[in-house]
Amino acid sequence: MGESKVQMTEKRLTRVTSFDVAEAAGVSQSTVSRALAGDTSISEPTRRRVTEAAQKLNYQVDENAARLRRGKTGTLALVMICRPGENRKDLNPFYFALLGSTCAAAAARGYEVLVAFQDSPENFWGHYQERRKADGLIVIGTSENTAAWDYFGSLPEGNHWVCWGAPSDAFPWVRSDNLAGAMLATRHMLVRGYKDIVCLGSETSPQRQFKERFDGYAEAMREAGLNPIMQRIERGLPREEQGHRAAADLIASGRKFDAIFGVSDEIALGALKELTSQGYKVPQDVGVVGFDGVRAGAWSTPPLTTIESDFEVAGSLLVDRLIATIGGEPPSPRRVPVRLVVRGSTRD
Amino acid sequence: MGESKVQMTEKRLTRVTSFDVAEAAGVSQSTVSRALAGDTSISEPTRRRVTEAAQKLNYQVDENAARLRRGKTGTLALVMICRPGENRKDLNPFYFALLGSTCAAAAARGYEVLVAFQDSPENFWGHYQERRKADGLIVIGTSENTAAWDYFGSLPEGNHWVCWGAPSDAFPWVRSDNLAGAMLATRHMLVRGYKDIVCLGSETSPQRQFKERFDGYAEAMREAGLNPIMQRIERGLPREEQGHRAAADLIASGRKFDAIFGVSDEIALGALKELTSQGYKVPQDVGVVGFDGVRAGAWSTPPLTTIESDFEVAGSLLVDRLIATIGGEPPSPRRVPVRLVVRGSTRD
DNA sequence: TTGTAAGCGTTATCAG
DNA sequence: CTGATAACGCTTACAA
Repeated sequence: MGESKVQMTEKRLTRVTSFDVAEAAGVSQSTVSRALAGDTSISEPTRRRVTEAAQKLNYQVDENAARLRRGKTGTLALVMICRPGENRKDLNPFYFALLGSTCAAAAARGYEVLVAFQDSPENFWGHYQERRKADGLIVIGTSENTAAWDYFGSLPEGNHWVCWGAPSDAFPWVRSDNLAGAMLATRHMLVRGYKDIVCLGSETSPQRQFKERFDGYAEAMREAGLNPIMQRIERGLPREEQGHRAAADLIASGRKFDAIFGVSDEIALGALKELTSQGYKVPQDVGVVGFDGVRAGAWSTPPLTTIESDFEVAGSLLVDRLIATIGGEPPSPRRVPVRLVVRGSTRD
Repeated sequence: MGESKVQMTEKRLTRVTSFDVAEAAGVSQSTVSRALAGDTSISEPTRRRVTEAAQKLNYQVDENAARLRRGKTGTLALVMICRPGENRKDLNPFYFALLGSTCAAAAARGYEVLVAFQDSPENFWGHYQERRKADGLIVIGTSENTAAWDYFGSLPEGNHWVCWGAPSDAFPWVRSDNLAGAMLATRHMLVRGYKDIVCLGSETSPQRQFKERFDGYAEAMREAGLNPIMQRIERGLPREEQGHRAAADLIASGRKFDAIFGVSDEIALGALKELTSQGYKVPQDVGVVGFDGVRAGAWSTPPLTTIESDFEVAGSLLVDRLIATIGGEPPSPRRVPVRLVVRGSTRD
């Protein structure tokens, strides 16, 4: 026993284990485990002794050992899909905001979040569950990166996951209420007296959301007895550049218009810039509305009227859906509510 | 053995272990471990057999078991400090960009990243190492949250960490080359013919960086035989509001000025808005330069001339410094290089 | 209410 | 070059 004490002292330099706490508290190791885990079968006096000993020794459970034993990790993996070759810092701010809300929601439910940015086959990786690094996976990103979605869409059965931005309706998605949002935006412009409203977007983009937003716009237009008009964006460019060019094309086409609905804020901002530089007055001559509620929209001149998703609900829904799936429930898609944020790019 | 086969089949439903691979490849379990870990002592034919068996069985190592045995996690924890009560999604975009670059750098070095957003004593938590959840910790955030820095500054000895935004020089920090950046900004304004340049900032803010930026500005001013002037921001407000008010105060004071150097982009943007709304023409009447290079600056009217840190270097430095510390090197602070980004808020 | 003991699935040491 | 075998530190039946 003398020897064992020396060993212990040496050991403590490296790591305090539940055995050390047990010895200090005068109980067995399993009692320590139970007491600290909050097991109700432990008597209060014992628990107190254990807790105090643990505190004094500065003991913390080794999560690796605990997880190995439990077979669960208490961790969710979060993969952010970037455009191929894109610098991580240039990721669309909308996704960063969603990342923040998702981490917050996970933390509120007692989960850790393992984050990875991925953009191309060299770094696609989703075997978090097989490696016991996480209990499930959240994938967030632009639909444009089809290779990425192909990859995650074909992960082995038994992998729990949810996603935002999926190009396929077959995936377990959470997404904005795009239809309602687009209708909100369009009706707002109609109410403000704009008539010739053009949508800058695409029905063929893998970005599912864009199609839905166009549909909402179109529905609101028809409701008002007006014809929906789509000015298509060019595939593959940065969003603001798409907006830029689409606006330039629209102007060049000679078509009459007095308002623009951009299917994303960055597209709308690009269009706004083009309009202004060509001498159009916004919101007097032309109204502009975007979709997403990115921070930059508040800084443009005029600041951009937009549709904003409820980020908190979005993060919570992603996490809750995933946890439900882990718990065995079948996946079921969800919509996140949106609201109109009126700023200066539409007239009073 | 017949029985063992049945067991195996049943087991495979739950999890494939290295034993299963060993059996399939006709080698011992430890050989599987070595072969898959790239141990050089394994012969090529054996390795091939093992690799194939692993692939066929869809085997992946259980990282929890591996980590328990190794005593290392291959993971870095990243704590983002928010303002108390602030919604996670509203975190300064600069920090989100840094988060992205840091994750990229960690991935490039073979580390996973565990991300947490923290804002107040209820959720301060940094015992990642003690719990064997990570090998070290990166803390990123505003110096304003002094409670947070007090907390992380007093983590037990033996915890490896680095930080960005530390209010104390005693912490193991990485930060922008604020002095050089501010001099760059100020000289740029001087060259463009501005003379009465006022700095919007603070020398007393816990935000160490602000003091350094003021110093750089002051040095460049004196170099040119001019007097540095500080217009103080009010403590505790959102940055843009601080800029707003400081600009308003400056105007109200009647002091002559023809340029403003904001110690952060959001402060500069707030000032820009105020100036414009009061009828000043930027950049003709007044020049404005910020610091940070946030995305929103590109969307303001006029777009904001600014100083941008090299995000990639920043992320790499944070990760490299931390890994070095984990490896036993003493901490040593580092500066991240900056560059001038000329946009429209300073005249030609 | 508490103690004993059996794993969880690896990696690493030690033979051979 | 490969095979036994002992940890790693915890959780959880099973006993008492």
